[in-house]
Amino acid sequence: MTDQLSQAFAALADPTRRDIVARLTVADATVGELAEPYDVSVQAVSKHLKVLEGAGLVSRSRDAQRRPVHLEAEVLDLMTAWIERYRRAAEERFSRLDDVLDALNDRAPKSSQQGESA
Amino acid sequence: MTDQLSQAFAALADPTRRDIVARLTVADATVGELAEPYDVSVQAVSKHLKVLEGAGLVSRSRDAQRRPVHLEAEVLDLMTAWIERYRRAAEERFSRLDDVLDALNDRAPKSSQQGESA
DNA sequence: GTCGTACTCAACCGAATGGTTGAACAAGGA
DNA sequence: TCCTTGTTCAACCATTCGGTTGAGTACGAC
Repeated sequence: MTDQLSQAFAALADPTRRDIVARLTVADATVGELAEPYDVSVQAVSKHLKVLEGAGLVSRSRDAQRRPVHLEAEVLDLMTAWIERYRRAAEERFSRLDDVLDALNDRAPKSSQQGESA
Repeated sequence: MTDQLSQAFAALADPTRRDIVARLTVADATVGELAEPYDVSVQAVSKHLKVLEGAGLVSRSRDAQRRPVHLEAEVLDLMTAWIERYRRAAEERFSRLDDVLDALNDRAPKSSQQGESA
């Protein structure tokens, strides 16, 4: 499970981490700020951020003692690309199947050949 | 980690499971067929399918002893919806930031105010 | 320097994960 | 009926995960 896509999916499999990502779309934030709404320790949130960083979803800079966290949206594109690729492939196959069924079904045209409205 | 989105992301975090999903976009398949290319036991693949089924990504029917596996693409839409929502939010924020920077930067218009070509 | 704040590292814990093997179940074919 | 095929269930094992607490580091303020 060392490839980026696996790490990215695993990272977003946790609701707390998804929430962190969601909040980072509004503004960069420090570890402390991010930890505040959850009732887990700051260390736990720090671990979550490490997972997100490992997946490339987030980066950190330094500002004195603070480590501001910044969302890196490119990996989201990677994920969308994977999902959409196969969603479309599935969709295509199903519509091809529909065509076959329509053809078998006395050559009736697509959809609701006897269902009245939608 | 009981919500569907979490289960779906977790399911696709495993390369073997992603490969199974990819193959199911081509055609439905039995457990044995799905297991064949991997060098793990059939039982292990059966477990993977249980995870995919739990996430709603896959369904199974019965055909004699066989349990054909069928891809259910709707959950992929759910995932895309989540990702794209926040990707767009991030994108918007960054472009707003660009505007601010442009404004500060002597009111020059967007992008390459001194970069020559693209 | 010392103190306080922001954060990370290390060790530990219980639960979940991904794999194994062996036994059981389901259904068709001899 | 018994046999074979396809699949799942159960028990087990090592590893990972998400959490904890406690100690350490990095930095600014005093």
